[in-house]
Amino acid sequence: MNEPQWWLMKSEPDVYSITHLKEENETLWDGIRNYQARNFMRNMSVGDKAFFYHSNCKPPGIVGMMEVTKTNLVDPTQFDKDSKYFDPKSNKEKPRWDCAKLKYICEYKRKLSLKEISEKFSADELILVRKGNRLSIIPVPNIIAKKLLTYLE
DNA sequence: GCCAACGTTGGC
DNA sequence: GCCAACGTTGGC
Repeated sequence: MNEPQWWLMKSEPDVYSITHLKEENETLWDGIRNYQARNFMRNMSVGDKAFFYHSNCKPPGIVGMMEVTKTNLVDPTQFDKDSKYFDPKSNKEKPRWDCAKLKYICEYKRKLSLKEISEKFSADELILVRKGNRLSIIPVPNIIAKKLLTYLE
C-alpha cells in the first residue's frame, strides 16, 4: 500500500464551502476547466488526502481536510447546457473533462491563512505561495503536507 | 509552429 | 479596481 498523496484543492466559499461539504459528506469535484488541474486530478488515487482551501475570501486559507473516494468520473456539468461549466466542444463518446469524488474528513478549528502559509513556506516549497499561481488543484509533497498539519492540528 | 491579443484567476 | 501570471485562441 502506497502512502496516500496529498493535494490542495481550492474553492470559493460563496460557491462551495467546507460547510457545504460537511452537510453533504461527499461531493463530486466538478467544474474544473483547466487542463493542468484536470491532469493533476487524473493522478489522484482513492485514499489520497486533500486540504480544502477557501479562495477569494478574507482571509483565504486552508479550512479542512478531505479524502478521495472515487476517481476517473465523467464531469456531468460539461453536457449541461444550463451549467456555467457547459462545454460545447466536449462529447459523450470522448468527454473532455472528468473529476473525482471527495469525502469530508474534518474542519480545522482554526483557518491556516495564506498569509501564515507564506510566512512559513518558501515559494520553492509550495506552489500555492508562488506569485500568480492560479491552479485550483495542487499536489502537495508529503513532507510539506506534514509540515502544514503541524500548524493545523 | 510562432506569437500577439485576449480571457481568467485570485491576491491585494 | 489593479495587476501579475499564465492559458487559450486564431491569424499567418
